Amino acid sequence: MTPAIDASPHHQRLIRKLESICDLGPTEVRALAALPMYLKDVAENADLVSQGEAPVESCLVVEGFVCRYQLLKGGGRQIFSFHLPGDIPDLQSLHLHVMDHSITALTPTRVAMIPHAALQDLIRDHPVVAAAFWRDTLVESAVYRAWLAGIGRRTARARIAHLLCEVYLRARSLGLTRGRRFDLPITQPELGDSLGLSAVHVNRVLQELRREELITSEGRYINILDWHGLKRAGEFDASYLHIMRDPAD
Amino acid sequence: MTPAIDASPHHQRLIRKLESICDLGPTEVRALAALPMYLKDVAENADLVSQGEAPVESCLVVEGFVCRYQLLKGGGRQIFSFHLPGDIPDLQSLHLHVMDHSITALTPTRVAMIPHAALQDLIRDHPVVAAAFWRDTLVESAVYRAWLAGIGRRTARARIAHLLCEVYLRARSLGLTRGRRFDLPITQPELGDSLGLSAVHVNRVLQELRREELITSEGRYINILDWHGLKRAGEFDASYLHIMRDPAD
DNA sequence: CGTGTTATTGACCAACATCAAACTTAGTGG
DNA sequence: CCACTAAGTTTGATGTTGGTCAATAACACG
Repeated sequence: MTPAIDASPHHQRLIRKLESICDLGPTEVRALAALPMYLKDVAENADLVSQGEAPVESCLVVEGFVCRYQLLKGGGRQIFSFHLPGDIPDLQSLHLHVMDHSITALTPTRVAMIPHAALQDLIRDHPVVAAAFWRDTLVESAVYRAWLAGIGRRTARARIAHLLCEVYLRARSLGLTRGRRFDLPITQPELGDSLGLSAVHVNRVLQELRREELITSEGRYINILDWHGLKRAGEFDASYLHIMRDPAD
Repeated sequence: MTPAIDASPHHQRLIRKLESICDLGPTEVRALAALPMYLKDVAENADLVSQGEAPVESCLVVEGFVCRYQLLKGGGRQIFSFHLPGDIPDLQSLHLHVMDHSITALTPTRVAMIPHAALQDLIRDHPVVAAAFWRDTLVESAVYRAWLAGIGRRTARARIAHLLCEVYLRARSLGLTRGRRFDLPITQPELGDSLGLSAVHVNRVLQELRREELITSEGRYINILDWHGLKRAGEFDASYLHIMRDPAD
């Protein structure tokens, strides 16, 4: 699993992420490790890419927590997805040139910028990598569907429980958890904007989940006390994440 | 635009669809026209593919109206997308082998089944077609995001208006409209299941839109009386559909 | 003609939003 | 190390969008 090739930590992040959703051979790992990229630090609440832009490079999240969102007429905000280290949240700009939404850093974040040209070359020469990237965007679609089902048809309680399960498993597949504990560095207003709820209601439901001893939270960290209970509360079935390899700690 | 090659009507549908979202050269058109497929008729309300299956062929919608949905514990249903002739709603099964949702025919439908192996060959030999398919799945993601923003943050009225705008434009880009009139062969309960609303409320809002003279409806047909008014009501901005070529009737 | 969806209407209700204020926390600069 | 500030969290009171239930009317289809 650990590539024999020496690759920088940010290359490793990308490789680990892709290995969590598909099989890579040594050739592909080598090609990924050779991908040109340069690091960039981004402040909290700064956009990585903004709606309307047509980026010529994509950003790989190396450290931090990132989200995709859109501001609506009328002042509302909808968050569409969260991204962890290893994700390339604007990979799609390779084919959809003008961004129909923005991507922003929810914490101080380090990204690695990869020129589109380099990605195009990589995809042309390595069909397995092309398939991996495509597959990654398809998993993202599956996550959108899960969110749609939640916002459209589930109670606030189920939506929140579902999101906690999802972020926990995704973080775990990347080796970012410690036992049942994981970092969720987002505020309650942000949670609300992702789940179609008000911050006030998010707060009340979180209290309820704590009262029922499904979770505890200490600052930015969530501790899952009752994994099965939380899954039940969120009607959670992990198969949509299509995770192939999960260290399970 | 009209391919010089003689291709069957169902091949033409696929080619027309892909040309609505990207540029194809004569080589690609020829390759698409040679794609092996066989026709299959599907009854109203019959699943084309069901959750849990791992299909080895994908279906191209040739005629009819199809949706992607999931049944939830508790009896609810969420519809994730609608598909028109030219769409391959389960193209994703090429990379996500087990279906995390189902696809069903909302009207009597004719589909053309294409073996995955043939699609894999096509993609391997024709990078432009591979890009087109990937792009198509990315546009689908963009549509999911638009729905998420609607269900999460917009009123019932805006959601319904937005959906009408979306289906109208997609149908128009495929040459399936007559002026401002288009076929929307779905029931109010189905509309509700796609927008996270009850059938009763859908009914009331549709009446409101008719009262305001934004639309009229005759049976399964919707007539847009006031396109700009409808767009305004739905806070609709078409750019997320990434339509490149639109006959505009 | 029945018979089974679909559309429509009305009465009532609940989940969640909104508003406003108090409290907590983290960060900042003197 | 301590005010000071800004942001986030918590609480309570009140409001509203849209859900649920139930009944009737319109259709479509065999």
